[in-house]
Amino acid sequence: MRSDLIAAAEKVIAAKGIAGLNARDLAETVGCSLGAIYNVFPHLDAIIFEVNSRTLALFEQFVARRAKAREGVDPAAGLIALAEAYLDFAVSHQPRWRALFDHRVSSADGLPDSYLADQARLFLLVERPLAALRPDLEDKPRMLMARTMFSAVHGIVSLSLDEKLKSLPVSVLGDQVRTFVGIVGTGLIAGAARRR
Amino acid sequence: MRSDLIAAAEKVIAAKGIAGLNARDLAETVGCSLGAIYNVFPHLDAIIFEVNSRTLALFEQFVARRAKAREGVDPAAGLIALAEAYLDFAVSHQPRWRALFDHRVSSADGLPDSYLADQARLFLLVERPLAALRPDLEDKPRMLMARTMFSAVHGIVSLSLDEKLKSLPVSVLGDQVRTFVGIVGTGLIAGAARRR
DNA sequence: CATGGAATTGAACATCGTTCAAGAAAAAAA
DNA sequence: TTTTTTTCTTGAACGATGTTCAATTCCATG
Repeated sequence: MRSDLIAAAEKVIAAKGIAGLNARDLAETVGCSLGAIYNVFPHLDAIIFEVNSRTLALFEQFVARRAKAREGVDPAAGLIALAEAYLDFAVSHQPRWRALFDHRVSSADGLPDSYLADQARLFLLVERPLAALRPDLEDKPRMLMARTMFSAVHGIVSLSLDEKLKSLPVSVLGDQVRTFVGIVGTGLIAGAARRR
Repeated sequence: MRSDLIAAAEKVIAAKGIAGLNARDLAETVGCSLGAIYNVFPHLDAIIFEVNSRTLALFEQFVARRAKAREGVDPAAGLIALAEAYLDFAVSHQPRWRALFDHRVSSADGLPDSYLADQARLFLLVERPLAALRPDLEDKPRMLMARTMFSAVHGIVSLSLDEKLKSLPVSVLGDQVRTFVGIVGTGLIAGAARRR
């Protein structure tokens, strides 16, 4: 039941995003009553959260595979590859990727711990090449910087795929991401050198 | 009438964000009938758009003032100041700033031209210091890079102020923004030097 | 078979944005 | 002024939505 609901919701979100999700249709495709949903979940948001967790897992797997392929290579190139992976995933899973950020957290209860743990693991992927570029950074500033770099790439991809800015062809967007992360890498190296 | 509606909507959005906006309350505070709204606007989204335009104007004014203050100084510092301005505005006008990006454009009709023009003017503020750092860049790549840098800073601020990431104190966030944009500046300079 | 508790149901509720037939107001014509 | 035509305004009503809960069904236990 529970897993049926999540699966059905996942299919809808993957196809049409959060806006396409709706309790009555969900009940029908799963073949249960409307009220039954609320025996399993406190509200629809909980289902969305479940789907988002799965998306995050997919994403992590996707990015980690690329990171593994680049293991040991030039860390600056590794950063670029990570950013590219982010873009590729976002483009090829747009609706469900958007759902990750469209879904406003009810400020009552914060994010589940598992969610935060997933995030931390993602940031770790950024931290590794970052540590190679900037061995002088302590743990905490390195973690913060990884998070900041993640957010920056997110912003570039996110604003572009929303229609909030005049939309760019994906190829141009890719060039921008690569160039920009390259610049950040150069800046990081220069900063480390200056510190030496 | 029209301006009353916009003013009332602006007050609501500035206080409680888009989620607080609602046709019936709006009609009551303006003192008109529910249907009257739809004599003036085709739908509520149009009012939101109007408020967002005003927010964009406020924002531009805010950022431009800071940019003017930094005129002629070290362009790398100028970039940092712009990013700081972005953060300051977002923090001090959170709900209405969020409304800018929460409001999903109905894919039917794209953004109004005026909106795009406002954006272009914003990016110009970034382009100026960028041009000083990278005189080698042609117009088009410079414009693209300005847009990319804007998006990056947006991402850092946006993800932080959403509750989607474990939230940081604003002071730490400010440090991150400054450090990060500083790194980008260094990277830009190094790139320009290498090209010379 | 009877009985008590648990699980399930779907009609009903509250709240949205939006519409539109009916009425009011204004303008034009007589 | 009175009548007719046009325009504008209105708020009840519609359709969707998430969520609830009294009534019903189900099932394990005595």
